[in-house]
Amino acid sequence: MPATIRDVASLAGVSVATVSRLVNRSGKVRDDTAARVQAAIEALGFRPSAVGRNLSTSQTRSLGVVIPSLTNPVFADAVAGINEEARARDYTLMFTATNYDRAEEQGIVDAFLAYRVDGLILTVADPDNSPVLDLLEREGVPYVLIYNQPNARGRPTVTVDNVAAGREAAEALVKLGHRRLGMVAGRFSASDRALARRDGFLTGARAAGCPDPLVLEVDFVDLNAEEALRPLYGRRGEAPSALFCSNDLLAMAVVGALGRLGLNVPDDVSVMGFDGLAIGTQLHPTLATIVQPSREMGRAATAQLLDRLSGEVPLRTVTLPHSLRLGESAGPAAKPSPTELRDSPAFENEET
Amino acid sequence: MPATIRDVASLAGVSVATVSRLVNRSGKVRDDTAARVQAAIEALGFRPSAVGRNLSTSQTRSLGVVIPSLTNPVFADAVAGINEEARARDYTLMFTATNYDRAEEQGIVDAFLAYRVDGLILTVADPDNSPVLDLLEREGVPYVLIYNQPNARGRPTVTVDNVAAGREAAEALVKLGHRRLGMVAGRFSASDRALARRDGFLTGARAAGCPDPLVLEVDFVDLNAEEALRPLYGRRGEAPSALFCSNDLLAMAVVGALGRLGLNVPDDVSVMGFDGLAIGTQLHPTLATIVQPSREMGRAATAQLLDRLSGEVPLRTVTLPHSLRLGESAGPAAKPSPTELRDSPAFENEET
DNA sequence: TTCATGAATGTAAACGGTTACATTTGTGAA
DNA sequence: TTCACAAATGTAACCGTTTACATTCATGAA
Repeated sequence: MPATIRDVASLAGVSVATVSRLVNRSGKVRDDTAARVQAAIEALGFRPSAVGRNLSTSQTRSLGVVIPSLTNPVFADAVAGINEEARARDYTLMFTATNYDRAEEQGIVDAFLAYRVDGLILTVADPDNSPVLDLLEREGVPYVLIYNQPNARGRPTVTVDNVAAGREAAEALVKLGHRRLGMVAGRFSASDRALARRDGFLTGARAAGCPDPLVLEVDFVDLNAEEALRPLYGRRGEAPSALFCSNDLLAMAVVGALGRLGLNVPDDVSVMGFDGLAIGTQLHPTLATIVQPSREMGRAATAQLLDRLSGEVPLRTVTLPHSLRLGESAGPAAKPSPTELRDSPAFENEET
Repeated sequence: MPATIRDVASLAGVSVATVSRLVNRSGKVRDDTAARVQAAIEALGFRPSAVGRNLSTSQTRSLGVVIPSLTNPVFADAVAGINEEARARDYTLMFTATNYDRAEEQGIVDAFLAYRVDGLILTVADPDNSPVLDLLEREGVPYVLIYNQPNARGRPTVTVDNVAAGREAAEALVKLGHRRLGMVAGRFSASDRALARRDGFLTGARAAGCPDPLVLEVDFVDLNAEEALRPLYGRRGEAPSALFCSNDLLAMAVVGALGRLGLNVPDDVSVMGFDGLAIGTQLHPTLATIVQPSREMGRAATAQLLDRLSGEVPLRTVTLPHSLRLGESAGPAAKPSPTELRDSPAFENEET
């Protein structure tokens, strides 16, 4: 239905080659011819078909983006960065979320490959054991991982040093006087980075001579933070005075849950997140967190991929700097143990 | 580089038509031939090119998605719904965010049209005056709006009744005893729905005999809620005891800012948001809000569009039900006027 | 055995661009 | 004017599918 290059050519009384040359500035065409062709293009509302072009050039100027979920703004931020960079270089994005489902991962990548995307940017469940990535290698389709951990196979990744960051989180909390640390994390099976953050956190705690932090693995997708924390803060004794959470969304939920349990953040319990979501700076208390440059990671991954596509630059793993944002949700350890809060009304129903 | 249908055909000793028939189940092929072809397909790792197919069938089984921003989870939720529905029906998504920029809007849609997407789902700045939508009409490319307001031109839209919802927000606050209402909103020029919510809110307030609510228009993208609210709550007198915010992200920021200004939510000021973001239920206090079914809106828009693409079902405007979630951030109006808080330490620097 | 018939398969022309190569046109020098 | 050469334009093959139509094959009836 839409006008084709042949329609334009015949209306302008030239050959398709001339039209193509004008449209793509890929050759010289005399001014008067150009004007005639231009007029024809406008008269017909000609819009060159990317499909035809893709077929003949065997590249699509499109990228596939595969992330676990859009519900976590941290991925949305990265996609925003990818989008910016891609747009700036005139690439189009094919997009999908896998909901942390490996089968979906596979299906999606198959679809993207059928569409002949020029490259992919993805976050997978486990880069060291990923059929999807193996497939991409076999097919020779370039890709860059984001958020995933630097991995055994040397797969190109844009990330932050999650282990170091986890360690720094522990150090920061220790510095505030905390000794009984804890961590709340989503399922490690779905997130190699949460695992790395935990490792770093444990290392940091041990190095500081703290008792091994308690690690609470919770269902992130369908979360009831209050239920998860109640056993911890319901009983007298050794509950952590500071909690490190594997991401900001979780941290926000933990702050909320502690509040509902009658505990004050940070006076009774300190909470530190991971991601650096913008909203964290707006909350009260503001959220202490490890900031990773999500948007920038998206940008960097895309830039690298596009460079690779237009030169033969090899893809590499890049570690971007993270930083500690010491928000109000992390404060000095209380002198009196938080366990004395045991009698607060929030716990009157504890035995039910 | 990848194997083509001809490669498969010649390896299997059949014609391309036979391969095509097998791959698409579009005709009969004898069992033994099928087996031979199947073997060839696997041997070569043949993956039919969507590009070739698109060209010959002149449809792409892809949809374009254009939203203002991914940074606001409400859009991310809708995209999640779109993604689910599209995947289920084997469509692929091309995606981009416009950052509320009309020029971007135009550029994006041009690109999507070049790729010959079969249809579009979008949220635009102003549906009544949108060159982009005019273009789509001219080109005869089907589209469905989401979040946008039902509009003069009868453009198909999936949305909620923002006016009614705004009115209900006012009524709910009045019912809690509030009379001095206020609203905090993002730029109305970028959001027809914020405008509708305001209209409903004002109507509701008037109907209840309240003085006209104060409406504060703030820069949502680059927000400093504390600065925006300080003049209101810094001075003695008629500050609203309840604030309705045009979206949840804003509401969360407002709750935080009020806290930093030394005011308690909801004891001193009630806050109600709009969207029903999941995280709102985790916060402390939980966020009172008008819930719109974002994911479902995405699903519904996509379902409608795909139905239209495979039948000749006309596109229509659908209004999905919203609901009031009365979270803890909205509470009964305090008996003593909040203005007595004037002397709290939070305001000691007021004159600086 | 011969035929009619339907099933299975093959042929070749689209689809809408790009581009190597061929051809025509225009220019300035001899 | 003629010629050499560059500039401008044209021709047609090709990219990887689908599909209308043609052809071949197998089968059972006459």
